[in-house]
Amino acid sequence: MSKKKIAIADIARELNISISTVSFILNGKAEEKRISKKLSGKVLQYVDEIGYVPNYLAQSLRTGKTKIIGLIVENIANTFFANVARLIEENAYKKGYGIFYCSSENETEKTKELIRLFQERQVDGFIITPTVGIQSEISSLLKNKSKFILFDRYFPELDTNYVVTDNYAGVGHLIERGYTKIGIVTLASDQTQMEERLAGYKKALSEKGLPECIKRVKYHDDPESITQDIVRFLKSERQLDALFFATNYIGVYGLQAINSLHLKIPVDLAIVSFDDHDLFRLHSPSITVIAQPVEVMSE
Amino acid sequence: MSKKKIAIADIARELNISISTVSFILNGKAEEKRISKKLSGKVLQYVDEIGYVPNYLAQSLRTGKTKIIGLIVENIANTFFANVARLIEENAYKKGYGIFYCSSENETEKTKELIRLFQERQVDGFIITPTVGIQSEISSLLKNKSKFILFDRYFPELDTNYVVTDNYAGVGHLIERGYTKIGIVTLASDQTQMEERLAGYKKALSEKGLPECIKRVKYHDDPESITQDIVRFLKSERQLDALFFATNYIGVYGLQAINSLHLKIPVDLAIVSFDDHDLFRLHSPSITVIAQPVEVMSE
DNA sequence: CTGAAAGCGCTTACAG
DNA sequence: CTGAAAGCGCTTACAG
Repeated sequence: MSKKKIAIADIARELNISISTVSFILNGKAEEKRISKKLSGKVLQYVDEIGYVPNYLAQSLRTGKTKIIGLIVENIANTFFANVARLIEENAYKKGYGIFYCSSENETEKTKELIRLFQERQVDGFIITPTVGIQSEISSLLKNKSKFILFDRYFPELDTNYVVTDNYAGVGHLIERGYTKIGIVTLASDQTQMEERLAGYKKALSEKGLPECIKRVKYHDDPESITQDIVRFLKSERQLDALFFATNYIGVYGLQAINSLHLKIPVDLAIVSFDDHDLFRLHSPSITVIAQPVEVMSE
Repeated sequence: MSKKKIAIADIARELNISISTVSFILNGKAEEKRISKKLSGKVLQYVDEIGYVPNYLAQSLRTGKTKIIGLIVENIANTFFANVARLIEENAYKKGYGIFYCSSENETEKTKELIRLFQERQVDGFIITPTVGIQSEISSLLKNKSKFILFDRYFPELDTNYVVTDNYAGVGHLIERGYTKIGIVTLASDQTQMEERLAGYKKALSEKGLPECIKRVKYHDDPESITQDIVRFLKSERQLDALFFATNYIGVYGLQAINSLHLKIPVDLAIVSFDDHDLFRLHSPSITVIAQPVEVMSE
């Protein structure tokens, strides 16, 4: 800034009053401190005139509140997380909070770094999409009495706040509709929510005595190979009459695979996917989405 | 935090050395300041032991650098902006910067507030998707010598850094392929990039003496009415053999409209859309995307 | 109604 | 090699 940063002290000197008085007026405590309307008005006007902008850093340092929330998502570019981010932002903004976001890439090391980074920045609270190995960091947050909520996944053995959806739903929908050869495409991962979705799948099928058919893809593979993977899977499992995708992006790849095989939804294959995606709405209502209640989740 | 916040002073006291020494060691200036390896090691170990986390607020206040970039996008939930956010984040992270994001909802008032908010927070730089009426704020940023770049749109008359794409491309593609009745669906908006896309459309057509056919939809309408709007447009303009969408989300609504009319792409109607979207890849290569070079744009 | 002053946690000349 | 001290810009008891 070229206009050398104006501080409260400058204003006080210029107007020949004390710093406290300026601070009180700026913080709307003029009345409480019985400062004259006249003085108050004068200060406010002057402040406006010179375009004074308070330094929030100093304020935060002094008060110990930053009004910042640290948000760690898996990947902000994922439609699901982007939507969540949007809603969290909206709520936070209304309450005067700002959001500091970071994508963990689902890497434990990076998540650890991010948590530490946020701590350095003195965020008032965390919203974390935990990775698998992050448990000890989470419990030390717990020990520190830091405010945070876990998101999308959680650790059953830790007594934390968390927001997740019913990962056991989904396959039931297909079974009710009379499908009997139901496959699942999921992530080769031991994240809690993935495990639960898979467990839900297995449980639902075994209750009805239906056969399992599981395909796992790798998160870090490139889109092309994941799609090809699914294509091969579908080719070798021609008997399937329904397919369950464990996340929206797997669903996207799955649709590409299905398209390239010229299969028709839901005639050749019925589809259910976790998480919403613009994409699915197009095929609606042929694709059933287990929309996570994003609005609720964001508090 | 329950472990009452440890400060450098506590460490110094505990170890019976001066604050400066601790600070120097922590900042890797031990060597430069010729502090013994032994002392240095001892401090580092102690710090690690008690889990000291530096207070970045204090540091920032003192040094005047926050290492934070304020990012104002139109809407973080939009695939295009989410992807941009992801890339910006990645680059920033590598350089030790954090991102503070906010969605402007394309509202000028909100954008103004956000700029001010970011100023209060002392961000080191801004990345702004400007709205139409924001020009005077931008020029005062310019006057203050604030670091910022405009994004996706810009003001031709202002001497700012900006990153945008060639908004004049697009229709050319359709003309080359021999389409002659080309419609456009754009936003009822005077944002520079929208105007340019429309101008590009008009220019390309007039050069070839082709007829224009323009449909404007409103940003703030709900999805359903926008889709219906496009449906009506398509019904009343049966002659069209190609359609150009000015943004990805308009494209999404457009596809829904086309689907509901049971038109086939590209037999009944060829499609070109600005900005990429997962959605379009599915119909690939029937839909041509003018992918904005997101990577480059994020620097 | 208003002012002088301490303190939030750090960095960094300056002086040994 | 190391320490005492000022200062970043604010808030807030405390004392008139």
